[in-house]
Amino acid sequence: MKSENKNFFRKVYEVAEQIPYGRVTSYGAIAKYLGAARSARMVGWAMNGAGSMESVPAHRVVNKAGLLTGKHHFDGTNLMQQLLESEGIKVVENQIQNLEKHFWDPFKELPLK
DNA sequence: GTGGTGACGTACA
DNA sequence: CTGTACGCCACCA
Repeated sequence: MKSENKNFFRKVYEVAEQIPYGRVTSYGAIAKYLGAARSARMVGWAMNGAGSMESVPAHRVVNKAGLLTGKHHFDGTNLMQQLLESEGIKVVENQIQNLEKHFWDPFKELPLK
């Protein structure tokens, strides 16, 4: 089987893995970095598989509004929020506070291709 | 092969 | 600000 088959997912995982501690990013940002700016949904799907990958902190990936849209997919109900708060990120009503301060832009932190 | 759905984003009324 | 609509493309039935 060819791993390249999951090239898209692989890339998403790679970026997600590189998210520093205490930082978060958005699906759109990753999607754009991968060249699929209009396919942010696919990033979310990729994260779906990431749920089984410890190396992929899906809880650090939120939507552009800083909303924990994916918390529904996590184990518990507030697991995602707890993980973020555990990293020093304030989360209220499933929304990240000071998002700009915690936002991690792959374009800025990762080498462009 | 077709259709419905989705952890999104943007646009428009 | 809220609600509605569309696009985008991979996955599933």
